[in-house]
Amino acid sequence: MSGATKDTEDTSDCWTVGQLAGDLGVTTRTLRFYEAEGLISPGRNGTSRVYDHRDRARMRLILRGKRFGMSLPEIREIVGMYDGAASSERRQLQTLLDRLGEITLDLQARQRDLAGTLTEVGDVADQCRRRLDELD
Amino acid sequence: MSGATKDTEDTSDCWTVGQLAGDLGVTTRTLRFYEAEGLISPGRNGTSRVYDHRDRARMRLILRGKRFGMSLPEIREIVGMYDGAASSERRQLQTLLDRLGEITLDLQARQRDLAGTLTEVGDVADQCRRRLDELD
DNA sequence: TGCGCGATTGACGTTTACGTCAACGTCAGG
DNA sequence: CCTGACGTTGACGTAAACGTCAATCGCGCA
Repeated sequence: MSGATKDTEDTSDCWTVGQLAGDLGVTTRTLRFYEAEGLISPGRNGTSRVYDHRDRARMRLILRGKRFGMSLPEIREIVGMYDGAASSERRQLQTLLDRLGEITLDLQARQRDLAGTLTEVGDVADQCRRRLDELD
Repeated sequence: MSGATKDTEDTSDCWTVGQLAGDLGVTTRTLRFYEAEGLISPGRNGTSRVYDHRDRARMRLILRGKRFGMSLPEIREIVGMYDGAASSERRQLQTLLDRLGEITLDLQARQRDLAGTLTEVGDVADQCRRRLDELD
């Protein structure tokens, strides 16, 4: 009797569409759509989709991309790289490395953008507080 | 003869749709669409739109919101606040201040999100480099 | 054995954020 | 005076990212 509930083998390290959708806060339609778009490729048990830890991690990557405002094609490129990272072809690894450098630069630019926005928002908040003080 | 070209009064501190669109890298359709959606309200010279520095700054705010993946309604709320910051009603200022706090929290969460992604991307890049080293 | 739950695949609808096109005004230059 | 560049307002089209609905299937169970 381990600590984890063990009803079916499903609960241990695999998920159905409904389970994973519920966990991630998306709908089953979304998961199927992403599969049709080539973003994930879960296994099958008969005709039913079976998602493992790798699929789950991939989905978290995808959702983070969405939070960053990326389009699905852009996201597909990024997550595809995690697969290519295990490659053994020098050319492919070098291309991937170059692309990762570009992505890093983009992310750093976003960081600066965010930082600037934060100070701006802080400035507006300061203005608000000053005006509130003046109203005494 | 001042240093600045002074063909019409237009060049000094105002812009037409076409000029501003060109400067900002969007289309005139986009500017008109944003106006119809209540995101900007440029002045008029006859029937023609006239954008001043305030409109320009507003547009940069809007475009930054887009880069952050915000929807136009969300952006409208944010940029609307910059107007409300000059308010003199205590209630309104307080509401605005509260909302700014929420926005700050959201932006900070995004910062952490971004930082995590950057280290992850760095890790994948390291893996690539190691594999490239092994190929000697 | 029949019920309900959750899964499947189409097919079509919807929203957002514009693009595109039509029809028209206006103003400077040749 | 005519042309061309740029402006205007609708109206309609479109791509992305799903939502929704229908018809069907397999599975556990009272």
